[in-house]
Amino acid sequence: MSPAERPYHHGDLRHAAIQEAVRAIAEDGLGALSLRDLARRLGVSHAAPTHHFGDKAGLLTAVAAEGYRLLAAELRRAYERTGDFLEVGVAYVRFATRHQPYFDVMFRPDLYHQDDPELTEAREQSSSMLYGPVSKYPGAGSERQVREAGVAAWSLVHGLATLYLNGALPPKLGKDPERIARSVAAYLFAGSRV
Amino acid sequence: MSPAERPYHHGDLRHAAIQEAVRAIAEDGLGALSLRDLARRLGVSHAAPTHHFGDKAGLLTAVAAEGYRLLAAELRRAYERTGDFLEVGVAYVRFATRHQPYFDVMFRPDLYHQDDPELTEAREQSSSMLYGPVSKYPGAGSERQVREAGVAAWSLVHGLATLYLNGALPPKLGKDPERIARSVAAYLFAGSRV
DNA sequence: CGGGTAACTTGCCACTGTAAAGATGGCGGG
DNA sequence: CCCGCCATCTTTACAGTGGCAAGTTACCCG
Repeated sequence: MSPAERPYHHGDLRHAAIQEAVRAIAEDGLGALSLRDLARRLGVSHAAPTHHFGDKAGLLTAVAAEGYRLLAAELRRAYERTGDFLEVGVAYVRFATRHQPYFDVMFRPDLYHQDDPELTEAREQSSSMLYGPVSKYPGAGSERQVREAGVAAWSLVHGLATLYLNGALPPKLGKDPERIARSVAAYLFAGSRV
Repeated sequence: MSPAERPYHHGDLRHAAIQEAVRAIAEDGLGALSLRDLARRLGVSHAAPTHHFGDKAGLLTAVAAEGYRLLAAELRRAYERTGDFLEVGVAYVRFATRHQPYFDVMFRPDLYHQDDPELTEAREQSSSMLYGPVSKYPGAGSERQVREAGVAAWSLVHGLATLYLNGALPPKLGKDPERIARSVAAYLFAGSRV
């Protein structure tokens, strides 16, 4: 749509801005994201996004919330399809690598409004999908053990994902994040697995 | 030293800048770090730091390199003192939480010059301290197994550290990162440990 | 002691995020 | 039917940022 035929009212700027922000981050990285550049991409004035999100942090809050919703959905799907706890971890790594823009924003809490209700609700959805399956694990013990085991699992896949994205893993591991996740995650609870 | 009596040549601006940058990050976060504010803190002109580091990225490169050197030293000390592989992991988490400014910079490679020779050398020191102890572990198998087990261990402690720093862990775990690390890391290789 | 050079300063530019005030146009009540 | 309201978007302005270029200072070495 050329500037000439662009209507005064965009129609759905909020959603378009979130989508375009994700695309921009995917192209140039989170650090290079600029509200003004985003507005240029969208063909609106530089203050238009601010009107919808209040803040740059407000925009990133919306991106993070959307990210947590997507993550929760993917984790749920993985668990329901396989019933396997390990596959939830693999799905976590897959999400991080396939949706890096979301993942980057989600774990940079200094960049968004952590107390936003929409965000906290989405984050809790994700959390429950991470801890839930652990408690149903056959050898699950006390509440405290379940919690610690869940943190161990989450830490492992989260660390693996971030190290992968940072290019900090040994090259010999290959480049397929899902395969790496499956191999590496097997070392968790090794011995206690059947 | 008041501006009046401050000499034209600072004397050791490079080291002072790195130190002050770390302090500034500790106070206001990495995102709020500004070269100009840093210069103000140091009582020099806004372009003085640039002269030594070329770039904002150059400054952060120096910070990251220093961070990797510190990390390598702490990991080495932990291993030499205890001989325990798990204690190296605990030392990793301790470093991340006690030297958060360094840790933050180190794992934000988009912010610095990754090809800097001083940096890569320091990073390799850290890497060898992480992978080395694993290969000496009693039950160590093939080269590939050692590599994957090392990545699993590194991922777990790295993920734990970043999640802790992000405030993403369940509050019931408590607030002592070292204690948490010891409890959680025990789930790695569980069963294969003596 | 004099010149060369590293260290630092000053001034400038393009860019950013945010705030305030003005312009536009869709939409519901009269 | 149309008129005023108001959300949406634009325009303008401002303080702050990083980076560059040109000028200034003072140390060091021959």
